[in-house]
Amino acid sequence: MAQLPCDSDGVCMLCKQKPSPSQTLSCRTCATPWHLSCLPSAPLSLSDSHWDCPDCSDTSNHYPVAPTADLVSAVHAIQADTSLTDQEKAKKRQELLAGSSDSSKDKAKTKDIFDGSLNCSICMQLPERPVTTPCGHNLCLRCFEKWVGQGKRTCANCRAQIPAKMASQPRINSQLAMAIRLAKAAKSGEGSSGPPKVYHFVRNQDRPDTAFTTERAKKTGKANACSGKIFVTVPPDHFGPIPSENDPIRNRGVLVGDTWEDRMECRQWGAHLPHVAGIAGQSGYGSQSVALSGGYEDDEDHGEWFLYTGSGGRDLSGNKRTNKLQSFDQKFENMNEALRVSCRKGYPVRVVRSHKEKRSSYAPESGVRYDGVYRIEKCWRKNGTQGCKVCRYLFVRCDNEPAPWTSDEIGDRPRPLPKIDELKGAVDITERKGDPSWDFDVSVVLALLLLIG
DNA sequence: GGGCCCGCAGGG
DNA sequence: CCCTGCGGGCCC
Repeated sequence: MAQLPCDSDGVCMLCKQKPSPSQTLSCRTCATPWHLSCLPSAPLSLSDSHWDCPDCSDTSNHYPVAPTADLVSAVHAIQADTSLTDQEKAKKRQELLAGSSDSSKDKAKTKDIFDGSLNCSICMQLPERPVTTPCGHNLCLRCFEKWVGQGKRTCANCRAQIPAKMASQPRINSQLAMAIRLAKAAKSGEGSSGPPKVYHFVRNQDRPDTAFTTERAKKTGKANACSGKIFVTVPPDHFGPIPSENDPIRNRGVLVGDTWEDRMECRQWGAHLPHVAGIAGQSGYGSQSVALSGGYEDDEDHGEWFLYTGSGGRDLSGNKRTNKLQSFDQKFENMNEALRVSCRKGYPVRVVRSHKEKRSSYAPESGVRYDGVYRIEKCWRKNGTQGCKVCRYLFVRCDNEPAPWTSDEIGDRPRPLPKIDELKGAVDITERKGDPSWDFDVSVVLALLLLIG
């Protein structure tokens, strides 16, 4: 018999009615509300705050992740063995976790629950109520419901099919929910401030709310302005959407479709920090965001996907310092390499479009607009219009918020990757991978937690 | 609308 | 420190 909780609107997924608060019971592990009278076995007392929902108390695993009972008891056994020194215990645990392969390379793969590998593929946060796809990627229950609500049936991370049954009846990965809850508790007990992690820009408080010009600027106006205060608390190297936790002023985060007057204002809300450059990123880490202004002839903007050109080797119209015709090949260096890292890793990249040189019908009427997150499916180098090689990127939209433009082609069906001729004659082709650091192994996580506790 | 200059921000 | 950069204002 099916056992289903209430959905994100509090409506029971079994009887389709919205129970009153007194008829609702929340799970202590995953915080999911359940309709009391639809529960097969009601708890003895309503005031019981230690109630685990059927998902969380069910020891059988619905998900294709490694079963953990054996491993956990094995770790227990090691810990309980009084004949072993702590060092020997540690060694045995390591052997156990490493399996038979004794590769020392695996040391670098030690999992941390906060390292991002378990984060929701859509909102990039550690899920409170994780749902795990058969391909091993995690999503918040809420994000997952929105995703499939738009008719999408492929994994937001790796595009593997989502089974119909999972789409219609998503179930919380109770073991992972437990692991995350325990890890959060352990972390907050450590005295560290714990999530949500906030970032304070240096000297940010001293800045005014709007852009300003300094004494030495010879002209007033935004062209030569210094940035005003950064309003959000996401660190500059934060990937993915800007959530409400990091928006202390409005407490709503940056939503798809948010539009600002200019690049400075866009920067102040954290969507894209550089106020001139088109790519935000670090070559050894990845790229957080890009700006599309329509200024590149080779770029093709189809809304849901677009082709982007790397930086360098181009004359910016009007900028004297850079308009000397550079006829050298672009390479995957600096920002171009940052984009390639994000491609390899499958990181989401925030995209803003501006109206300047409006060449695409997807550009906003005016100002700078946040259009959600995209992933870079492929990147390569090829001959550009000026004969030298340029870095090129294929971005495909991957956001659970609807796009800010209206179009029939959007969202309601999973689409294959666009067919493009671009790759003819291309070199250095890189494809997006489901990077191992984004997969997870619950058995290892649980074992680590056990060691913490 | 094109050209040009200005100067901030941030990666390396 | 150095250098660049898918802004933006203003002059012609």
